[in-house]
Amino acid sequence: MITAAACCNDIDFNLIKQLHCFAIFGGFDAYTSVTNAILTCYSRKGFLHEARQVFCEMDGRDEVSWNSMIVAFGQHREGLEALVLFKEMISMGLRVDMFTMASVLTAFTCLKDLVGGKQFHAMMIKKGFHRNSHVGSGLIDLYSKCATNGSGMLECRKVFEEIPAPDIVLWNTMISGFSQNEDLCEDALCCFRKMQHVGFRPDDCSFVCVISACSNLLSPSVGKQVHALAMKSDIPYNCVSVNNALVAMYSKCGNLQDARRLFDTMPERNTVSLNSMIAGYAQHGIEVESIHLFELMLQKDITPNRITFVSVLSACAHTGKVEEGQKYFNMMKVKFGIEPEAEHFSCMIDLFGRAGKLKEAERIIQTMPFNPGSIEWAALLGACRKHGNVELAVKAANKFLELEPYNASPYVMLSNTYASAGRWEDAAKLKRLMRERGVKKKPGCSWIEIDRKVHVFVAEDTSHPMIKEIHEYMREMLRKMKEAGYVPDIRWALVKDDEEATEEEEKERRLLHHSEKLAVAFGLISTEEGVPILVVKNLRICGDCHNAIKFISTIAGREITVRDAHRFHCFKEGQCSCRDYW
DNA sequence: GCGTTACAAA
Repeated sequence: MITAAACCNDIDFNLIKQLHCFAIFGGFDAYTSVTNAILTCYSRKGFLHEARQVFCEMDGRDEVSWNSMIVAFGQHREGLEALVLFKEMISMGLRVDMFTMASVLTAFTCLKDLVGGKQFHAMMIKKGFHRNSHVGSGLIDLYSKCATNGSGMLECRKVFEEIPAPDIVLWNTMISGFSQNEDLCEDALCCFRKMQHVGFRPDDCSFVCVISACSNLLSPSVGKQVHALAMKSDIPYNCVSVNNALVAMYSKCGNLQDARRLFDTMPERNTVSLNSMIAGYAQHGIEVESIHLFELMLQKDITPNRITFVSVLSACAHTGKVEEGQKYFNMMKVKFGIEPEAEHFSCMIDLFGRAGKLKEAERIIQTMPFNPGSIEWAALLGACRKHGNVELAVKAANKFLELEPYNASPYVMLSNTYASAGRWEDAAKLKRLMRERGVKKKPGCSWIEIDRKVHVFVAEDTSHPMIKEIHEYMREMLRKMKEAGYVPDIRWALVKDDEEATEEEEKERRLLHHSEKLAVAFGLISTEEGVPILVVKNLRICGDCHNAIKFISTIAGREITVRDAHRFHCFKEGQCSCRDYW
């Protein structure tokens, strides 16, 4: 009964407590297996403290008790505690099995300790444990989550191939690994198909992973097909995690209406369901609805978590609601006992920064209870760029650079701040520095799906078969745009770092060939009058394109949605849904 | 042993 309770989604703290008391009164706690189940039950529902208490008070601990406690620490992001327990287990001469190994791997993963994990991997190869599916999934999880240079999934493939009898969890771990890597989502889908090919029926976990991968595929329509597949499978229609993944997928694929419709018809909802919908509204620039849903959540006694507050605080930041943001920040600590983490502080910096209160934003960095990381400096730098505070921008960029010397963002952002202030030489100097240090910016590209075929564009792209028509359309469009009052903003023109000076006319021409403009133009040419189009870009949309597409939406009389790396921009009759906050 | 949700930055 207790094991069953551990698997149940709806069980709350009081019910576990009751079961626990029942076991004690009935004398069942003398059975180690019963107490082990209670321990796991507490841990799975998020009550680490109680789980630990059960473990400490147990008389006859067996190997399973130790393993369960190690897992509990790992799942609550207490990797060090897990490793301490493992060492104790060894020193006591207890038998270590595959389950122990897999649990210890979870600890390395949550500590992001790739070196320690690798050493452990080597030891398991010596003992031959690495051919076990349980251990294998721990290893794959480790490499997919901890490797920083993108080589992680290569290592995962090797681990996978060593395992003679992969089970469904191992397949799911591979799909999950691919899906967490933005650029490998196509591989996640491939893996999902392959697993069915060798005879596995995907379970709820497989669907959750593959659906989340669908948000990052080139074609936004695949998600719908996978949804249909899930409905035909034997996954229950009320499976919360699958439905949550679908809500997130629809909203990330630009289909907020379908996301909301699904959300409304869900028979069961939890914190994550609300988080997904709240984030969906925020990404589409409907922050008011995000905050409304959050208030509703509080009324309905659905407990918010740290992620809820990240979304809500950023929604406040985007709408300039400084006071409300502060109110929610305090509520998080006082009412819900959630300690603010780097993400929350970065939202607060953003909240003040966007509103032009740079002093307050800087004060947050100075008074934070831990050392600020790159995300806090990035938020401050973003605010400085927006409000043209060069001096503070230099400081923030330097701090950011110290922490992430190979990240292109601080260079680009500071360079843009200089350029906006008219300090062109400083901007150019920074670009040179970037080249000298071998820091590369990801090339921007945009794509659009037309009749289930994806068309990809990069800046200055001439490879598309219809490029002549596209250029012609854009030239004509430019004429009409200028008539309507559009002024090209050449600060956004791509300047190659080896060019000292570029003619204005040439800059204007380059602006016209930005990937997002090409994709929009192609979309307009290839679809019927009045049909809305959706363009996706891998980076953030450029400022000139943002302005230009407003004009295009009016002139062409179309609804044009651009999903950039960050959010949605829905252009309609000369306005963007982001209200220029981006 | 695997899973859903978020921020800032290109």
